[in-house]
Amino acid sequence: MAGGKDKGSGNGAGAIGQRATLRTISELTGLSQSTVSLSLRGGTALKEETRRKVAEAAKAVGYVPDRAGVRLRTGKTNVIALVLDGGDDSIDFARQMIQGIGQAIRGSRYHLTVIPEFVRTQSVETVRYVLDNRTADGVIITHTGPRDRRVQLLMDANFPFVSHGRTEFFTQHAYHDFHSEAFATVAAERLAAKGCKHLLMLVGDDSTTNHHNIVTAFRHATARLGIVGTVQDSAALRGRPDEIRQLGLDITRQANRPDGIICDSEMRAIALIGGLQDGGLHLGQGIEMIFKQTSDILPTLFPKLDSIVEDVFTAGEELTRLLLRRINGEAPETLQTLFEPSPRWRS
Amino acid sequence: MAGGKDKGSGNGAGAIGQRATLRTISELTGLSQSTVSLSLRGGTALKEETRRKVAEAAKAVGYVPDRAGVRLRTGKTNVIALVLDGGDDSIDFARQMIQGIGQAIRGSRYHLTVIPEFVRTQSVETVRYVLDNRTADGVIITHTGPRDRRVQLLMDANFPFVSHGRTEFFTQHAYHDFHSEAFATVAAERLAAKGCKHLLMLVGDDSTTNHHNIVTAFRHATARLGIVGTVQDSAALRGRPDEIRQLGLDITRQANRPDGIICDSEMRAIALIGGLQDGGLHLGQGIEMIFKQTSDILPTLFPKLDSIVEDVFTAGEELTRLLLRRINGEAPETLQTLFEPSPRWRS
DNA sequence: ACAAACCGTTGCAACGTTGCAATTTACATG
DNA sequence: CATGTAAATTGCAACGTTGCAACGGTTTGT
Repeated sequence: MAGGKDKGSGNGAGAIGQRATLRTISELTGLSQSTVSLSLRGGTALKEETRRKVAEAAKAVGYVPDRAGVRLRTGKTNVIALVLDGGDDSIDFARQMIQGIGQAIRGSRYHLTVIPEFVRTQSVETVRYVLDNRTADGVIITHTGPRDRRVQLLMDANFPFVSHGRTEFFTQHAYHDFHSEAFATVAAERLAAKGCKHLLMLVGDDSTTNHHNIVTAFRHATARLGIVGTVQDSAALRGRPDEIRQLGLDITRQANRPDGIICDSEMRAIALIGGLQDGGLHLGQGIEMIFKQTSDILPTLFPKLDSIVEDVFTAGEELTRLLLRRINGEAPETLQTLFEPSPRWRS
Repeated sequence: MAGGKDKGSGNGAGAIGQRATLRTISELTGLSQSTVSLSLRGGTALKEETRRKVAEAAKAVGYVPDRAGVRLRTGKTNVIALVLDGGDDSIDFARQMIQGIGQAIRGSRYHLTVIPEFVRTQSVETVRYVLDNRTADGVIITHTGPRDRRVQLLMDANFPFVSHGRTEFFTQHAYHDFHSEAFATVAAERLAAKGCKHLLMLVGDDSTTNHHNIVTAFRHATARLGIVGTVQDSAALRGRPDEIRQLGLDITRQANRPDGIICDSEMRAIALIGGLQDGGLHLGQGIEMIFKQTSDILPTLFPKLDSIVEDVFTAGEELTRLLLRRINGEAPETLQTLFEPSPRWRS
């Protein structure tokens, strides 16, 4: 072992050596470990003086409850697990999500463990691992599919979780989701108001529930607005950026090409713009665009570009709040929220 | 509690109810818990038959060692902690880093917990928290400064850690770092070869060691090459992207402006390009650029743009490998590696 | 034949915590 | 002063694991 011993790090006083436990405080105050434990956790029936003595001693020795002890005794891990999707469609998704979660558990006893997925597929392995290993008290999953097998598994196990994204299951579960129907509708209306007659909706991952929602809403909106609506949803769009770039170039060469594009991912929007530019087509000059914004990157390059913001940080916060309440026993059906897209019209 | 009970999830056989422990296997096989424990961990002196019996029983009941038990007994958390910097200079940094770490601990008993920082400053609080709470067996920190207080604290506590970035401390510690001197040198040489006479180095966070290394190497390189080298390093560059965008615009208006730019961050490169374009200046037409690439975003928009790649995924892998060896007791000075930048010339 | 060495296995204690039943202490009442 | 009751505190067991000393049994050496 390298640094395995004598880590008497930052306890308030300069005490060295062994870590402070309940026993330490017990010996220091002359009270029993039970009393100390009780007092520290805000027990109900304790003398004011006892409380004070314990609190002082605890502070003096820099007592921090041992997670392993608590976990062994109570079964609570005080950990929430984030299953991190392997894709990178939404720019800066991982960082913002994690920061949001971090914000929500700040000051609490909870830790965050992240379990990376290596393939973009709602794989059940990772979640099963969490279940089998009692890794956490609750799980956050993202990129949820309509009949997501992870959700199924978690519901079957009656394990607390919250999904970023809705499902089509009859049984209710906690979720927080971007309101992609509203996104599609608002975007279509905006483009129509700008005079567009032929909209192209560029969507990616067809395994998610959002994919379905967004396409349906788009179809409704264009029909209602009386304009042409095309959905571009080939396998190519889930491929490497250069494929989408090629698509952008192809569009510029089409006979009756769309005059408005809606893009549900900033990454794809970038690739597409690259392709359009290759074909000599520039935004605002014969073609309009609205994209779902998750970072500042595209707006930095094209400040006049319309976007609709999905705030992933806030999503992370909200997901965590919901999960914590779920862990605390609240009913799933009371833990379902949507994030309303916030349009940023800049042109 | 919501789903706190009866999580007899995915154990191989269909056994329900309580989780399998050593006791379960002990009762099943008639052997003592000690023997079972020993056998499961590959004890030395055991009959072949005993081994087999234990292994079979363990598999049958889907035994997974309880982390809390192990941790309480041995003091090992089997967790590594990543202190996640709050900044987003390097696009996709967090995701790739985490994926890389995930790859390196795949199949091992290790988990990853992520501790988000909320301010871009080598704050000691987070690390102290890890120390006080025995959160992990080892820590990974990023964006290391020359006299990073976190490093100081970790060294003082003799706690296993590895830093993404070097320091100036005399005492040796484990690190993995991007070879930013090589980056600056290679980039300057490339631009000089392309005929540039006046280089601008655009650097951001002056609190990191890399900042210093990169500037020094740049100064040496330009001197050696006999060309003008300017370092742009104002407070504005650490501000919002629009400030850097403004800088880009300003450059186009300068009397004797640089004809070659080196940028140590993809995010800043994007903002700068935006500003240059605002001023009517396009890359390759009177101005060249090389940037440190950490994602596919900029190359997707400007495929002909030269870059030098920093592979953050690989860095995450390597950092973890080093940390694991450190935890295992290897000497810090044997755990220091550099990542050689890989140039991607495309013009 | 007896001691020594070995093999394979086991019981026990401890890690730090909490819930519960039981105990002690304090205080008011008859 | 005995008694009852409430308030305050405590001892004990258990959560699942592992290290260690010790066990009985067999083999080897002298």
